[in-house]
Amino acid sequence: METAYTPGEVAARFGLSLDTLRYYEREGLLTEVERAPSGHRRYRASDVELLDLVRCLRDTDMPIARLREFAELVREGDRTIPDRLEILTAHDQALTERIAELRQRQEMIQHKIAYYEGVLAEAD
Amino acid sequence: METAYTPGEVAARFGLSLDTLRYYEREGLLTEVERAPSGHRRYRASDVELLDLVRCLRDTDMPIARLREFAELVREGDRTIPDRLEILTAHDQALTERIAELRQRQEMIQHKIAYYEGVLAEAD
DNA sequence: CCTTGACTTGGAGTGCACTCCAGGTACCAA
DNA sequence: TTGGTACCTGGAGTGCACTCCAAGTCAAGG
Repeated sequence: METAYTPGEVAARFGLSLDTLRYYEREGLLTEVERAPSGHRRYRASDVELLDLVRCLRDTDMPIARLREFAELVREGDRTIPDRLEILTAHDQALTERIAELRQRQEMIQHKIAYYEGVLAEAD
Repeated sequence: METAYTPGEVAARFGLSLDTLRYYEREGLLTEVERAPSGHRRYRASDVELLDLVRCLRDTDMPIARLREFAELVREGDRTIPDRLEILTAHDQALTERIAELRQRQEMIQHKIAYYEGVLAEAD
């Protein structure tokens, strides 16, 4: 008897809507979710764990299509771990670059802020 | 006789398409761009300068609607500098938070990478 | 004069990631 | 028995930021 979570519980835990949760499943981002006799979804620990990673990757702007690829590899079993590693390391790299870009742009914005502050200070 | 730039030059300089350039103008992200007698746009230094900031803000995910607000303030003249400052500092703050979030998520991803590498190392 | 290439316009189309909806089912509490 | 709540389905709709298109204009070169 494994612990299982209702859609409402899972949605609340990850700050997702039920629609988004179902959308992710439709798009193949989760492995097939089990059902209660009523037909209602029952998320198991492994579903929650995968969803946790999926959310993490989405929150860092990995596109749905790429996430689907990743989830397919998960479904294919442990022999796909090298492929999954490749996806994750590529994403890690992209993330490093994105963060560097944001920091650089932020500097320019802070320059502009300092400039405007200078203009205001001068005008008093 | 101020130096002016053709649409092609400006697009190339910022890595934008001509369509995007026109789209930005339509959306009010640029102040009215002058025309040559032929009807072709001639971007002046001040246009390029504003576009530089606009791109910087777009590249850091400021929505078009907010950029339009900002550009409207620019059009209204120097008395709106305090309002512009408010937009920029709010964005700067949001950016700091976004970068922190990305770094945090990246750590989780790196954890997962290390885990997968461990699995592979074990399996030899 | 004719072609080429860079540009013009208004408007339609695209891709992504949701988000909403109508109509129906399951189960619990009063 | 009647609410109420949580969930189900297939499919349509939304918002954003472009992106593309057809048909036309303009200036320069051969």
